[in-house]
Amino acid sequence: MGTKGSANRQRIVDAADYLFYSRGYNQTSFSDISDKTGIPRGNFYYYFKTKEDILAAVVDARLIEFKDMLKCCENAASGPLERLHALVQFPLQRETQILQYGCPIGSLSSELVKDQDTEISQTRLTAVFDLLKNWIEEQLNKLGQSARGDDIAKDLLAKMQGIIIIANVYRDAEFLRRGINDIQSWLNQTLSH
Amino acid sequence: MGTKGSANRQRIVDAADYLFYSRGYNQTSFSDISDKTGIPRGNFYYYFKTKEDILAAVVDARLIEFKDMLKCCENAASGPLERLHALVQFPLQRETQILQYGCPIGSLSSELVKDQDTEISQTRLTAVFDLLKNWIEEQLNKLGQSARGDDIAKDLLAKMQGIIIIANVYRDAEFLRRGINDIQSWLNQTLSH
DNA sequence: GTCTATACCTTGATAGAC
DNA sequence: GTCTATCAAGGTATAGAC
Repeated sequence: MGTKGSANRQRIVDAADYLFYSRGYNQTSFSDISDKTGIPRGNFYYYFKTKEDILAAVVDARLIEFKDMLKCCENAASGPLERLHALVQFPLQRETQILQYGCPIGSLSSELVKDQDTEISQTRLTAVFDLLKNWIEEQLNKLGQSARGDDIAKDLLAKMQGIIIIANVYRDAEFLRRGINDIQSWLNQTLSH
Repeated sequence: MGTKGSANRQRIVDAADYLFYSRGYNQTSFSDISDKTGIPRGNFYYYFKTKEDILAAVVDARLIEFKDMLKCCENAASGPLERLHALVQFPLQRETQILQYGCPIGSLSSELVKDQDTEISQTRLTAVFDLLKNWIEEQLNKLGQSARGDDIAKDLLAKMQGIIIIANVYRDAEFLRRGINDIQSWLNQTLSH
């Protein structure tokens, strides 16, 4: 490792990550990835055995991206409530992409539940949701909400997915901002005692 | 018309409707529809010019299904608030499918925004969302909420999409029921003055 | 490790017999 | 109106030269 090979592997994963997000997994062909990277189709099989292996690598990459995002939220704020607010505001930093392509895990998850052949990657995607859910629960615990932690965490995820879906359908940036604002009000209200 | 031909056409649309829902549009081939209906692949082109034409017919069919659902909500209750509650409760009647495949319009919409070649059908899908939104606004108007009607209607759609997504990801029937309950509480709270 | 050539299959779509 | 045979294109995957 540390060779040119692993660099090429990374370029494939990066290109696939972008293409799976913007076009969808099933609508992205090896030719598309080849065009974007300049790496010939046949060469992919030196790094991955199947297309689904590329998908698994992409999902792993997104898991890391979301971990970085959570780290970013932890650094941006000191208290648990502030960190939750930082998380909720995150889609605003990706506004353009969100309005065009939706949520990177939500939309991919919607696509893969319908696919009977990609069960492995489907469970990996649930892992990304679990990563978020556990982090949220962690913050809620610090706020003394350990009893309803699981429920509130799922509620929060549902609210974010919902406004992203509708903002995406109507390409409505104004609604996205207002929706996020409403979630923050709800957070404050729910966690005040 | 009234001939055997239109009956075959209907069988194609019905099968495609089910398959597009359970497998996704891009993952459903003519062979799949052929297998399900017993109608040979080549015969489809007597009824439809392209695959996207089948998609358009399916979206039209779902538009009718949703119109029927709204009619059902109107018949089930006399007042506007009760009718909104009837709408919110509707996913419970399709619980099994919702948990397996998600929302019939939400998931299809997520899939098609990523497709550059299906713009026509995409606008038709927005029409289904608009159908729901306008109906909701209609009920809100009768409740004297005409000013914030557009906002509240989008909020309601977002909340429903959100809980369906999360219930689908975690295959969590309990969360679906509780989420719908919470939406109803929110409705009562928002519309009481 | 890298790249080319290609096999093999499935796709959406067409032509034409009946 | 219905069906069969077939098309060209594009899909994933493989073999093997360099």
